[in-house]
Amino acid sequence: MERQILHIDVNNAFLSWTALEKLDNGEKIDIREIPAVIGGDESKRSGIVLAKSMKAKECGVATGETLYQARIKCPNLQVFSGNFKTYRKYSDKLYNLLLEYTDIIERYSIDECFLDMTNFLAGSSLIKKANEISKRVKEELGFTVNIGLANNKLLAKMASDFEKPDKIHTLFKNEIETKMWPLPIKDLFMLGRKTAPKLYNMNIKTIGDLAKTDKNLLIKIFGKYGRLIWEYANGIDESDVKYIKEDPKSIGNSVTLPRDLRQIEELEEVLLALVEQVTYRLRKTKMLATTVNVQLRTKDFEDFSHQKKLPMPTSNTKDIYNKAKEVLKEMYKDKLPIRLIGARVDGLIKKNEMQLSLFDSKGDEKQEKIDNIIDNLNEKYGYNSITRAGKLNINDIVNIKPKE
DNA sequence: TCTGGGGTCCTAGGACCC
DNA sequence: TCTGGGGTCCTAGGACCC
Repeated sequence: MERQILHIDVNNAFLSWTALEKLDNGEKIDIREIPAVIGGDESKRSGIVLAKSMKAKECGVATGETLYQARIKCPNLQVFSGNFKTYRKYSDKLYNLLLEYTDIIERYSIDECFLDMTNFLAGSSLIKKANEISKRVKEELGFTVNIGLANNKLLAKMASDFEKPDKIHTLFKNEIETKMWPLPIKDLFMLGRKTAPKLYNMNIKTIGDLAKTDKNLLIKIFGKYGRLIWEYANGIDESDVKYIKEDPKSIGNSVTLPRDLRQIEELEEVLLALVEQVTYRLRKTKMLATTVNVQLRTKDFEDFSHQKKLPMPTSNTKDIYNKAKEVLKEMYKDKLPIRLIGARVDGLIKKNEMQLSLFDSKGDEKQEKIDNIIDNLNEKYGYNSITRAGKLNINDIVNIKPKE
């Protein structure tokens, strides 16, 4: 029996949801109806387009470009800032509505879900369900979605990406040739800006061209990835809808600095603030890190990262910060002006699965207690209510707030 | 007032062991 | 005129996604 999969994609999610929040707060203008974008903050050197209204799209404004470029294309563009809490709220509303249709929902991102409807059709058809969901989301939640219908996740996702907004598309096996193969290769999921030109040079220009290319040749050139894009071009995808939330594999926090830094002491202060956020989130998940990773971006946008194993798995701020400092010191030798710094913990394991070690020291327990006290104070009184001595003047450099 | 931040997965090379 | 080979761990970098 063929699986019955839906992919639900919120149209211009960040902008639509911000529009609803504004209307809810009594504002008269619906920013979905004017040339508008949700953007970063140019004064913080993060001025890019995160979402755009249809009117802005008509001017040629693209997600990811700078607000500066967007304004050139669209001189009367209005820029608004978004809010993660708002996004979370509407994302949850959508999820709860979808739960009325099936338990098997994968929250692929904050604004996308896969639904496995195979055992939940009860005599109805997939298209009927899709129509009902679309209508209910619009009427009950106030925003629109695109829905893709297919027999696997890949095709459902490709289908939801066809004409927008507020549309339902099917992409069944017998439609692949007419609906998907004529599209340019860059439209294929997982085929990005680096691979498209390489295929172009091989005279592979459409998804159909890729589908008809010799699979073994692609594997020879691109390895596993070659197999993947060949299978996707042919509409092959056996992956399941992952409806059980998995443990994270890494947790990170990075920040673009308001000005380039070249003093390691300044970088260390920012690093401490980042590590505090990261380890706080790590402790919330009841996991321990085995590796610490530090990322830097120079003013010329050159990225590099270094990592080191911890002597034993931990979630202590102090241990992880000390390791991060060690990594930073080793990697930051040529004093290039630094635009961005990030800290990430990797190789996470469940805390209760860690073997008890002879090396577990009293020091660890002590650090754990300190972290717990600080976590509790932070939750009660807000971030930065208490801070370690080293961080006292980093707020002059950057103010790092938790995401949620 | 150009260019975010959070992730996952894969590859390739070196170290090290048997 | 030789100089294995397999396996695992670790690290750096890169590709992709939203």
